[in-house]
Amino acid sequence: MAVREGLLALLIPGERYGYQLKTEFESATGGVWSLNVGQVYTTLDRLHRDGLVDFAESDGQKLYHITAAGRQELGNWWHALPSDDPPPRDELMLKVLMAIERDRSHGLTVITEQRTAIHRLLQLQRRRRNDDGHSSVAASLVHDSIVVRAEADLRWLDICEAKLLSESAPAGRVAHPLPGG
Amino acid sequence: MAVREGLLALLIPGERYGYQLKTEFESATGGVWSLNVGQVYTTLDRLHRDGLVDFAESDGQKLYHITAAGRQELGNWWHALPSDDPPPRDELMLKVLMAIERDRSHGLTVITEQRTAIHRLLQLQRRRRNDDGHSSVAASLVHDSIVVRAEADLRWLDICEAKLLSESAPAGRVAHPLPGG
DNA sequence: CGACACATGTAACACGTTACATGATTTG
DNA sequence: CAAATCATGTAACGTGTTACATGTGTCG
Repeated sequence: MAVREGLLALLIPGERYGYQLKTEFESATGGVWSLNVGQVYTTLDRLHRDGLVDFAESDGQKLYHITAAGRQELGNWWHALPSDDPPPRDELMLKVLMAIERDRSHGLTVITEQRTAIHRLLQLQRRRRNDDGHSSVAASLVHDSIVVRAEADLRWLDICEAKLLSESAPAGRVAHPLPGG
Repeated sequence: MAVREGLLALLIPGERYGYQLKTEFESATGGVWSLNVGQVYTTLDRLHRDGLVDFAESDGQKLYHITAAGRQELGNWWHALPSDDPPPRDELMLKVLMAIERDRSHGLTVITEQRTAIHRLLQLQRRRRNDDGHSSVAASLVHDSIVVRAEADLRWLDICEAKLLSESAPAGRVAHPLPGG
């Protein structure tokens, strides 16, 4: 549910060819989200099927435009408030949770590995930021998003590790792991 | 590519019925990721098709077990390092970028709305944390993940706003109110 | 008996993604 | 002319998700 609304949004300023949308989508996302042209057309088909876009055809070329229903839908999307029910399916989270489920030490291993990798990725991103002269606002924001997310992941991994370590009885004091603790 | 590997991971301790996997998946994820039973079976079919699991059938009941190839695959997944190429497709990001693309003021509107909503969500989560006695480690970690992610999103939205405001600032004398930017 | 958990599955559909095929027009 | 860009599409496949159908066993 992202490409869909993205294309819809790009039709707000005016009518466009499918091909144009690919280009504009990529430029709007700072050139980091490439889009296969084919996907644009299949997505436009689905949008048309759902009555969210329509087109005027001439000479085999189709000028797409957004419909009233499309504007409605797009508005809903834009103003839709994030919810945590159900919580978003996150891969890193599943990876760690499943590793813990297997056994605590494996959980710690995976946590350490991921943290190291994310840390490297962060440094790479920061170096890239210095090199880059800031091509576009979009590219810059995408960059920020990656960095902020990575930092959050690091923080979460730290929390995981701390909880795992505190849970696995500190020597001498705790006799048994607490159920439901 | 998440449920797939999740089920695979749950087969590490030993053989399981499909039905069991649903239960265990949900408990391993703190009871917040519900899984339709049907999905377990279709996913197991695909895993079997790919040679990652096999099963022994008796009386119409199938005991699944992970294969060598499955262990291999699972190991790859667990130790796979996150990459930013291509950067992950994030909905909030697209929402904001597309809003900005439409026009700056709409971008600011969406940013404000999202921030408010996420802020509320965060407070709700924190209240929930206090109420909850924390049933399981998994549930607790899921909770932390949601909180940390939400905080990251808030931070990113702040950055977006700042950049938008500084960008639309009077030409000629550009100030840089951004820390770390 | 009725409700519920255990156990298995199919059908249909959603979106995302890639590879491939076709042709017109522009440009070096 | 050749290559790149513009423009449109199809086919195939992947995962995720829901609704639905079926049957056994157990417990009150």
